Amino acid sequence: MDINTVAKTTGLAASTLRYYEEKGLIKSIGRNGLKRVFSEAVLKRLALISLGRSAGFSLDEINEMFTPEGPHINRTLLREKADELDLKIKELTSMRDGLRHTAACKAPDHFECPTFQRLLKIAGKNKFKKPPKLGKSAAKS
Amino acid sequence: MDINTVAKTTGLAASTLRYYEEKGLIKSIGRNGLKRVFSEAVLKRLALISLGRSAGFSLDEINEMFTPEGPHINRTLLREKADELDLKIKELTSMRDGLRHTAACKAPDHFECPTFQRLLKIAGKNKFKKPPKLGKSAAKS
DNA sequence: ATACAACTTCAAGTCAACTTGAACTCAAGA
DNA sequence: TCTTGAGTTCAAGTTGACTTGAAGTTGTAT
Repeated sequence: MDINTVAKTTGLAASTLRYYEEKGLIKSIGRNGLKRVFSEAVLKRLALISLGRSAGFSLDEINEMFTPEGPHINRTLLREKADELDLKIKELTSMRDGLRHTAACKAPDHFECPTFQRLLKIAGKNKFKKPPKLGKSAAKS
Repeated sequence: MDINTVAKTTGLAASTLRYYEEKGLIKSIGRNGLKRVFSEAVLKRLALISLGRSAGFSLDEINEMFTPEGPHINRTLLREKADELDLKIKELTSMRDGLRHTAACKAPDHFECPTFQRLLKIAGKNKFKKPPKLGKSAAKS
């Protein structure tokens, strides 16, 4: 497949694919003249990268996670990442509940509402960790 | 409270607080000479901002969500954000499961493992949305 | 009255993840 | 053969969220 086919099927910009290759996240299988040629396998790889990105991991982290250095994947790192996700899922869940409640609540000032207060309490707890940065991505959703 | 007290209790840098004020996310209650004076209420506000940030919202979005323009909060927007979070929670959950599985799985190549395949399938589905960018934050965790 | 630490402003710098632009190179079709 | 257009490289620009640095301004302690 050429780069444009990959771009179209994944929704990523060609420039992004070149950038990913430069970073070592994906590989082209060869060239046709100047033009990169990709195997179908790159689609799975990109799906994985997309999932990782949307889960809040940086490109470097994704590289660490899924590019086994030497003979085997770093399982400890994987487990740590899973634990991080667990925490994040909890945070997101309370945020979601808080939002839904706030949307429904009729209290004149949300800061007076006990449910909102609970949300804030939870918020206060998670001295929040530094997440990676996310850039634009081709998503029409 | 002065800015440094707020900084210490929240874990945020003073420069961040000034930046937030400049963006209209928080307000100081007055000045003592040049120095900003904050009320205790700012702590709750900052907790809320932290939660929002860690949930993946941009500062602008947080401003929209919690700074009612005129008389009342935009409930529709809040509900939309809640729905976004729901989706994200699902993604994170499958990512987490995938990671845990990958860490445990003994398959020679993860791309051959059916559980991993399932993860990739889910990954393939979510043409992922553009999330906001996140910067550094003072977190010692 | 003077010093000084702690704050201030404002402009510029940083970082990740891309995007954009200009100049270039082919492979293929008319 | 010559043009064309899709693809290429490389450098520089963009964005959001901050941080840093230089230079100025206090309230308070000496």
